[in-house]
Amino acid sequence: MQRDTSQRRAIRRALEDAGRPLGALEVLEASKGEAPGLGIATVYRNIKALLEEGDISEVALPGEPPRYEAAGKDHHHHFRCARCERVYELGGACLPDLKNALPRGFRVTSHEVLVHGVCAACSKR
Amino acid sequence: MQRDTSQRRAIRRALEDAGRPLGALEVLEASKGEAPGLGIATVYRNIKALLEEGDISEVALPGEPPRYEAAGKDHHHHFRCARCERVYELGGACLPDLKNALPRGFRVTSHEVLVHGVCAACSKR
DNA sequence: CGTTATTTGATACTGTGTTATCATTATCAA
DNA sequence: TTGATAATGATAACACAGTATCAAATAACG
Repeated sequence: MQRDTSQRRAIRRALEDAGRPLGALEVLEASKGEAPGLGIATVYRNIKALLEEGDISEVALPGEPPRYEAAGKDHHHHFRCARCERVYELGGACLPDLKNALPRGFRVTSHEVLVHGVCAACSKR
Repeated sequence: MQRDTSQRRAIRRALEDAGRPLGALEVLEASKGEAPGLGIATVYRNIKALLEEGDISEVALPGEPPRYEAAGKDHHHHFRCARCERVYELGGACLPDLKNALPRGFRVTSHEVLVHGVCAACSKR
């Protein structure tokens, strides 16, 4: 990935401008205006390259394919709409400040916290 | 699923006794003592049935196959060990009380909050 | 411009987790 | 105990997301 192609520009731009994390198919859709005829393989290829270059980062969701967002943001969390399945970015607040950090009109039905680390048993080895 | 088989008993028991959410293969392993020769298909079948009956619930994780735990627990979160890949149950505390709620010897490297709900745009329809 | 090597798009393929199939085994009501 | 039928185990089939392949298109260098 060293050449500057219209497809690559469109994909990078789509991710930068979205304001929320996008899945591979969302990237495809969002990029088609600027790069008609864009194929899904190219989207995957460029997402991979952008990840390796550190320009975007992966937003992993339980039971769903990952979304991608511009890298370098401050600590923040996400909101997934159960209807449109879009994922939004929430401000930096952690629970239980989260209610206040919600955009107007967003309704919460549940939340999930997953903590990553090393357990006591594994720490001993 | 209406008959009381040794396999079904073993699977239910494994999930009840584990004290932490188990994946399908973990269930298989944990049940083999009580039900030798147990097949993975039977594990999946019974997990599905137990889910439908509401006896267990699914713990979805980003980028991983789901784990399963006894249903009816109070609100709580999970901890995934990066080394052994086991998932543990954490007490009911939400962030930022989470640090105090950690079992002794558990080390946190990161955490994730995912909020579920309906966004403003979808609420309007 | 022309050459060369990278990127693209279409699509075949892969890997992983789960489900379907089906002959065999086991449960359970009579 | 027996007979109907549900559950099991082995494994084939499936679904999905992502990757490899390869001919054609195109960027980048002179």
